[in-house]
Amino acid sequence: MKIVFMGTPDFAVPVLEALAKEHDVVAVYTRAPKESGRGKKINKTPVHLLAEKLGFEVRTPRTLRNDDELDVLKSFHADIAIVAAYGLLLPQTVLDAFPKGCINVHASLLPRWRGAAPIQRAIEAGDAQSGISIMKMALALDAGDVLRQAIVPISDTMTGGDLHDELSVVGADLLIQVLRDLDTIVPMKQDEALVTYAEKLDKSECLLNFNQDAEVLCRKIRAFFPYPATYFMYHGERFKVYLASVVTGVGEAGEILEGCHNLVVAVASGKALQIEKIQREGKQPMAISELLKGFVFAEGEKLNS
RNA sequence: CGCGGGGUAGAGCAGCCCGGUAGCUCGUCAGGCUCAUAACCUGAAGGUCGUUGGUUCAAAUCCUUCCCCCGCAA
Repeated sequence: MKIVFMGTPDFAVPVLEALAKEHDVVAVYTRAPKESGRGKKINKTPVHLLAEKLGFEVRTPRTLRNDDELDVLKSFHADIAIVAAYGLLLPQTVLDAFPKGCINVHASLLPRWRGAAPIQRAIEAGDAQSGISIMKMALALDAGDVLRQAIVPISDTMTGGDLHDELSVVGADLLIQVLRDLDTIVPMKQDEALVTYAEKLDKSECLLNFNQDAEVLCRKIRAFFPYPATYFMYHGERFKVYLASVVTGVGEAGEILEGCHNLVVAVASGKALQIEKIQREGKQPMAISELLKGFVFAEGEKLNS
């Protein structure tokens, strides 16, 4: 099949790779390169870099809502468009521009977790499973009919990064199957009663709130690893928290109960958080035991104060 | 030229501002002690203080070149 691919971040990379092996990718759409990273250099998106490596034509329009851009899109005469975390909304004119429509690879078991951050929200919420949904795109966000799904269980130790990587591979696989069986699959409507939305991850959520329940905090820490990463403040310095477990311990929320051999912080209702992996500003991530060989948190002081 | 932190023994850190014998915790090795230990005691090995050049009687420390790592912001 002749395919136009639209995607932007790392999640979309395995999908494009898989498509490139089996199909004729006639164009790749991705977000425009922008200033990012240290030094504010202009950086291309992961999909952009892969597409160039594979020799595909790359387009980075700011919007698809104009006639010129639509004409260009149509000029590729693709059978279908595949969208994976593109980052731009597709207007109806684009959805109608391909004989076989537009198909989206979404990292959740729809209708649960429509939206921008389904992977992290699933772990944060304590879901027992996540997965991939391949769907026909509709105008409303992630609301199209589902073609096929694959379930991925969420283990107790799985981080957002783990699940992301697994899902992107599963998504690529499932997509290839769907394209193979496209003409025989019966689309299924989503049950609107079960819809939930995965809100975009916001920096303001990343500061750990020790008034919260220990289990909730632990899940958030796991979900947000490695990005955007939760943190606490201590003596004006930011410490990213990558892994923690629940222990017993009584104290005011945020109080450091142990800071010498272990780092244990009191949270709500007689529970405490034992921090296990951490990253200090300017340093590599490390096990808390490593950091504490040369650094001490003052017991009795409160974090985030 | 977006802002900032860092590179000192195998690991994690202090020392740098205010130049003057390179230190702490852990690990390793050897020995001791103990019913026992993530216990304790004694001893040892292990560093051209990231790199280049300079200032100085003297540089981890001050100035300089380059390399590498990371946080913020986007």
